[in-house]
Amino acid sequence: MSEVSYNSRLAITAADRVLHEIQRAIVAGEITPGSKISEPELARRFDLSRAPLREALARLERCHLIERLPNIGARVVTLSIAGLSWLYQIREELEGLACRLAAQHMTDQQINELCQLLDLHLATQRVREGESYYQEAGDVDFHYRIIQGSNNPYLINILCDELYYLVRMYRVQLGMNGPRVSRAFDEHKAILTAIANRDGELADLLMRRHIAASRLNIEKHLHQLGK
Amino acid sequence: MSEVSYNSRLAITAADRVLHEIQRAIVAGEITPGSKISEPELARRFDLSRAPLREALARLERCHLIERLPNIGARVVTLSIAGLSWLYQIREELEGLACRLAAQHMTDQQINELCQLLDLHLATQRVREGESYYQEAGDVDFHYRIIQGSNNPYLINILCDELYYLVRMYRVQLGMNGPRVSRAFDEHKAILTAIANRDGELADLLMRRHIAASRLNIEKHLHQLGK
DNA sequence: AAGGTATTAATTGTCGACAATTTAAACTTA
DNA sequence: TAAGTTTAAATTGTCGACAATTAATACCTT
Repeated sequence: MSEVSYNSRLAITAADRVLHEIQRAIVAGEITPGSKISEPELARRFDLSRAPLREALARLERCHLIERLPNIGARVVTLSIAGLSWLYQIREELEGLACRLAAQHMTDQQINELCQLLDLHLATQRVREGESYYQEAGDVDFHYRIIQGSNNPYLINILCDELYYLVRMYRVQLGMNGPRVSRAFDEHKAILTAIANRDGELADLLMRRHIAASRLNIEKHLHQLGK
Repeated sequence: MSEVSYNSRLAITAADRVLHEIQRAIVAGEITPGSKISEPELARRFDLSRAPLREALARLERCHLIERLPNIGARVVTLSIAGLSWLYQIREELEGLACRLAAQHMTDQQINELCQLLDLHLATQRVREGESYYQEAGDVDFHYRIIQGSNNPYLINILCDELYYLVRMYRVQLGMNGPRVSRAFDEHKAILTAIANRDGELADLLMRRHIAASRLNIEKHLHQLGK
């Protein structure tokens, strides 16, 4: 009989399902930034009790998508230039570190697979010029892989579990696309090349620049949106 | 009638109390690393229901003091050289960043207050040579202040709320004291001087070295403890 | 007696209801 | 009418009980 992989025995609970659903809705902007989260309302909407809902809210707070105050309740976070800046300051440091570690720990096979993924992104991107979603997902995928390659569980947790939903929220709600798409691809390629050459220092530097450029790009959008 | 300060209206809930109590017990080693957390047992022990207890467990997971698996339960984390290394890799990056930001954002008054705190540490330390607790608390205090001075909420959250309990757990359970106490003081002084001179780059460098030295110190203890 | 299976016990996940607190509304008073 | 106070409604925090899942025990088979 087929042997089920050991770690895949992570049971999916009701709290998980509602978490992912609300998470998606907040990132997509379907639940307005700054709006209040009503536990009874959400419980009705997802047809479950408040217990698993509160578990989900605890995790939403953990990834900075909502803010909770005792006896008062939860609100969806609001986006701001300051918030974006704070977020990207940390990304620069930690993803730079991730690059150094990835250059140290990623296997040749993992690097090759990521290289193929990049080529796939290029193909997809050429076909659908200016389409934002794929670039978005692709970019996230690239950063995800590097971070996973760092082999540092705390680093992975902070970046992938706690900060990345907020990063995506900024990019999705500001409708990021435009001419930076192709340049981002080149930057990804350069970073990966440095990692393939086991040059962690260079990969670190390039990643910091890449993130800084990405931040400036989003800040530009934020400014020209007036707010 | 006297006006209560606005932000101090944060209600203390039952979940908060039990959280702090368990947090302290884990950091102090009163609850053995690797041991299983029994919800019914803890609920009886603290004389409350499982609802606030589970809220507390969610937050304990957030600061990496326990690990939870769905439908299985929670275990207290185990300490390891690898875990310490992972933790300090992140501290080096983020507290270095905190120094750069603190040099930018801390007011002269805040810097002066921290300077006085350091002198207080020196006095206390001279009186109680080799006493670890005060140095421990003092060191934590120093790092706390720098981090708070960074003015970056995400940075503050990651370091002070999510990672520092684990840092303290390593130091407490390994009984850190010994000759590094006085050298750590000098390093603190140098870092603060750099910040006072608004030399963020130097403060960054010195902080990274300080943390690296601290890590090596703890690793030495871990090794000579055989495990 | 060893290995595997079925049964039992214990633990976690979820539910509905109540208590404590906060927010909104109604009311009073100047 | 505006401000402050009192009352009512709604929301969050907590509780005890049940369902679903996991861990432990007893049982059977070879």
